[in-house]
Amino acid sequence: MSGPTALLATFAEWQTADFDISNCPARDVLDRVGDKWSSLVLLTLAASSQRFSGLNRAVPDISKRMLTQTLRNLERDGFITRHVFPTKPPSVEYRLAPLGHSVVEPLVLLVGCAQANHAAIREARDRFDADAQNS
Amino acid sequence: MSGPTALLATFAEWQTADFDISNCPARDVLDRVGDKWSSLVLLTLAASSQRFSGLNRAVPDISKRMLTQTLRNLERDGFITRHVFPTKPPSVEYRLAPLGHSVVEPLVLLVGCAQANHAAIREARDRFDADAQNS
DNA sequence: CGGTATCCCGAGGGATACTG
DNA sequence: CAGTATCCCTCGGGATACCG
Repeated sequence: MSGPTALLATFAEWQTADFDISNCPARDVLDRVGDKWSSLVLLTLAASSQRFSGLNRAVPDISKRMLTQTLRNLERDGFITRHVFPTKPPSVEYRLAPLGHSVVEPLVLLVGCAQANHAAIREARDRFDADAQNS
Repeated sequence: MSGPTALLATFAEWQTADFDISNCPARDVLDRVGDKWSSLVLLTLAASSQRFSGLNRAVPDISKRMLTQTLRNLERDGFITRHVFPTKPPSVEYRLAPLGHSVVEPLVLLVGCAQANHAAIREARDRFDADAQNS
């Protein structure tokens, strides 16, 4: 009953009359999933809790600036929690919150789908680009 | 076997050595899901095939420019197909391709998750912002 | 009807340097 | 170690006008 059919009905609701897109529930999650680093960080933390520098190593090519910003956003939305240990030098551990776990589940499926269809997508893309050339 | 555990192992692979992020399978899908309109268009087409103007009405506030661009990208990646009928005036129908269906499934789950946790996320956000105020 | 072409702005995000 | 601060530049995407 919370299957595709029910959701598509709900989705149809978003198109009725004057729906406020800025308050669209999907955007809250999609905006996080969509930005360049959030999903990578989320999946990394799903594997195991990590410290700032650990994440920095685990997610290749992310800058400290973007890692901080990504972590703040995820923390703000309640997806992860931040734990400071008063050691010297200080260490901070990030963990997936319950809310984070619930979004990681479908995210894992999505990435799994990406894996499975990677080759097909690349082929489709090459075919499309080749056809575009002959015009 | 294609569950979370297996995927997390695969994910760990992305972090070994010199992984080429520009060829990351996840990006192909995540980039489409992430942009402002693709997921909305995909979900609309999952409900039923539609013509250009139909989509323009179904997805509120999207401009013709962005709708065209979104459709082209989705077509390029093989998520949707484009069918031109030589009527007068011309009519074009867009349909979800098999590849599109496979990505819509996890997408539906993700949006369902967004729906379910919408309130919780908003609360977490308000709490975070309130705490930030007292500093 | 189903698009293109052009202009333009603000946000996302990289590079680098500094700090408690 | 775990961040901030600053600079700067690309590019997503809105507005508008035109076209077959």
